[in-house]
Amino acid sequence: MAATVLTILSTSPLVLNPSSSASGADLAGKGWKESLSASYSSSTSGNWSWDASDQSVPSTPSPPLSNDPGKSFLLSSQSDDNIEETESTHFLFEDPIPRKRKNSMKVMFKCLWKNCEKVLSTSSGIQRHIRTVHLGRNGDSDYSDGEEDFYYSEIEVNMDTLSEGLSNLTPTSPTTSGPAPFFPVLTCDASRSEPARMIHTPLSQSAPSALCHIRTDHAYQATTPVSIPSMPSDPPHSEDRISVSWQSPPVIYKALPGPMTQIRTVSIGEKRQPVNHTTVSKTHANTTSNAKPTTGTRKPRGEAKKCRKVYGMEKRDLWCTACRWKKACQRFTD
DNA sequence: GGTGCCGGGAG
DNA sequence: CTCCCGGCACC
Repeated sequence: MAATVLTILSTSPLVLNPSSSASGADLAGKGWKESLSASYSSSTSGNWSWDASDQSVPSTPSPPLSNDPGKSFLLSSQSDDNIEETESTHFLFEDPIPRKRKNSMKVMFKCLWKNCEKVLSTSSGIQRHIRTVHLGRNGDSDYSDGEEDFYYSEIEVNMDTLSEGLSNLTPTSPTTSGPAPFFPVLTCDASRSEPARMIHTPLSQSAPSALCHIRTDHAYQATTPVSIPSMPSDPPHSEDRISVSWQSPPVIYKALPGPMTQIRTVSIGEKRQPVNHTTVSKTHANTTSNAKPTTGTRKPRGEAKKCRKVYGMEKRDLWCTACRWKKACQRFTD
C-alpha cells in the first residue's frame, strides 16, 4: 500500500507542484493523504521523491527532511489508514536564544541512516555516502533522484567546540567528559486528534553547537518537507512521538496540543546545570500552573550585573550599546 | 521603585 | 540599518 502510494507520488508532477497541494489527499486515496505545502522552499533541494522499487529503501520511510537551519519549519503529519478527518501535527521550531549568535558556525551534513552517524562537510559527500553505502548504488554514477536528500540533514556545528564535539558525535551515547553533563531528553507527545506545535529555534541563530539528534517513532507522512532529522528505517509507530535529545545547547521543547506552546530554557556556557534546573522548573511551572494568567513567559532575569548597574545612570556613555538602547546587555551576559 | 529588555516606532 | 523609548515582568 505504502509502496503504491509512494510510487504514485514520486511519479506524479503533483507532488512537486506546491500549488496543487490542496488536492493531494485525493491523489493518495483511501485515507492516505499526503501533500506538499506551498510554502516549501529549501536551500538544499526542493525536489524529492521516493523510489518504491528500490529495495534498500526502508519500508516505512520518514518524511522528506531537509534541515534548513535558517528557517523555521513546519511539520504536518497525516498518516492513518482509517481516519477520515485530517490528523496533523505541527511543529514549529524557533530559536531559544536569538541574541547569542556565533559566527563560527559550520554546516555539516549528517547521515540519518539508522546506526550510521556519518558526518561529512559537504552535501555531495554525504549524498555519495548514502548512495554508495546505504542505497547500494554506484558511487561513480551521477544519477541522483534526490532521494539521498532524505537521509541526511544539515547540522550546524560551532567550530569553537567542534574539536571536542566531533569525538562526541554519537548522540545516543553522549559524552561524559566534564562534570555532570546536562542532556535533556524530552519526549513530545502529540495528541492523536489535536494539532500540536512545538517551537524551535533555528540552530543557526544561537546554538553554540548543534549536535542535535531527533528521533521519531512515528512513520508520519509529511505534508511539508521539513527539517526534522529522523531515522529512515525506524519502524512505524502508532503514536506521534518525537524524542529530542540535545547534546548542546540544553534546550527543552515540549509539544502540547492546542495553541502554540513553548517551554524553553537555555543556558550556554558556564552555569549550565543549575541554571537549567531552576529555569526549567520555573518556566514549566509557568506554563502548567494556572496560578497567574501571565501574558507571556519571560526569560528569567539574569544574575549578572548589567551596564546600568555597573556604571550607573551617570556614566551612561560607558554602557554597551544594547544597554543604552534598552536591549539585552551584550557586555555582561548571563 | 529599580532593573532588564521585548516590542515597536522614528529617522 | 541605528537609535530611542513605552511598557512589562522581575527583583
